[in-house]
Amino acid sequence: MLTLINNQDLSRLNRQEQILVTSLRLFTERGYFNTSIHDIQRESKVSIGSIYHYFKNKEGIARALFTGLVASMDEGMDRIDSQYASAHDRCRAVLAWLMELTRRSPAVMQFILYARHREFLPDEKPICSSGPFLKMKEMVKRGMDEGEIRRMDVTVASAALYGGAIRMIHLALDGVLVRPLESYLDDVWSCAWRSVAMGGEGEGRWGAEKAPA
Amino acid sequence: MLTLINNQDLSRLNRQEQILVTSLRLFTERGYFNTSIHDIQRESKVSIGSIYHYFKNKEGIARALFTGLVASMDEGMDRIDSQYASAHDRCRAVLAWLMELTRRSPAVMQFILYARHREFLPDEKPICSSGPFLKMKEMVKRGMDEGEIRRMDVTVASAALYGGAIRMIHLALDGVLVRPLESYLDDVWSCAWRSVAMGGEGEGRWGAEKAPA
DNA sequence: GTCTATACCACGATAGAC
DNA sequence: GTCTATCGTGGTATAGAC
Repeated sequence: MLTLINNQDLSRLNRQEQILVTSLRLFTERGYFNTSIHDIQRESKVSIGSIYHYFKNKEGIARALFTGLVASMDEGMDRIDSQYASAHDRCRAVLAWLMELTRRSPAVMQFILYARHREFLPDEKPICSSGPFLKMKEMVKRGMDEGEIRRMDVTVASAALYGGAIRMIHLALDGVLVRPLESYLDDVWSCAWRSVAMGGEGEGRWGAEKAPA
Repeated sequence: MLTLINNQDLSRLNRQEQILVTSLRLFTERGYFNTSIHDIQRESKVSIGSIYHYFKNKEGIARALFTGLVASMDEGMDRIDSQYASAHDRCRAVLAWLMELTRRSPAVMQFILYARHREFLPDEKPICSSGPFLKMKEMVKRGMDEGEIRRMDVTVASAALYGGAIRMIHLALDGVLVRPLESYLDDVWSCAWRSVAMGGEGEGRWGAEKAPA
């Protein structure tokens, strides 16, 4: 789904994909309720008949986008999980990846993080209870068990560790940052890790890419 | 405006206030676009004619709520600003107040923090550029100038200091916290302050209510 | 599968009596 | 100021030809 969204050339996609890509753009630009089926028809160049052939209704389009993108993020978390050895490196990689995603596909981040899904997907769980977010929390928990992260309520630790970056992403999506989002990564991470890391001085035992001797 | 919202007894309010209180509740329960004028009429027991007597249109109701609540929060920030001497105490008081507000008037926090105002108030600035949020940032800046907070990008420091608490508030509004929001304050604050405070050990020079000798 | 034309309805907003 | 009744628009979704 993520590769689909990043695809620039609408004409190379099939009908169903054209509908999804166009809808995501319109939903994030104007909001779900400010986007009519006629808008989607006009901008995707797919007829209304075809739209209702592929999707039960407007809500169905939103649901397909939501579940597809959440699944993509879930895979991303799994990839990170298997690629890094310490909680420190894993969580940092998550932040880096979320920031990269925000640059490459702002609409995706906006749709995942920002939209009030409950308003148009009444049966969907809140985003914070979805797979990728639970995995982020799980990484924090493992960090505690393995002694990298101070013992405390896992929810609080997750909020502290990821909260700052998520705020920066919101600010980026709102267009109020003066520099590119990713240029803040080092500073954001430094603050985030300090807030939960075991020990007291600076970035601590796990602060540097290579731990001191 | 905040005292108005906290008022439980709808019948003691005048027409205009009944409309505002009911609208805020419906907007946050179902979302702005899922709330019709007829819904507001039905639940507020104020006729449609009266609604349009007091407000230009539906958007006008939302705008009145938004500007009123932002102004209330702005006053709250001013009160805190004048009441505490250090950045440490001021910022902590802000978190405590935001959490208290979330408990006492969840609809207010939801409307301020969560709603996608741009979708129904096209001319409004993003919430992060509004008065109270700028004041929160200003507190951080002063903390840097006075040596309590490490020198760094002010936006990053603000995101780090407030981001964790804001995430916890979101979780509380989504109903996924197991304990009352305010019971997490100490831990949330401890993490937040560590992330930006000058010095390294524990809560640092400014960590305790009374600084050590 | 793809399209056009259209049915149907809910909504925001107004008119006008009291 | 407050109300009821109603209008017109624009939206979702369907029917049915190709």
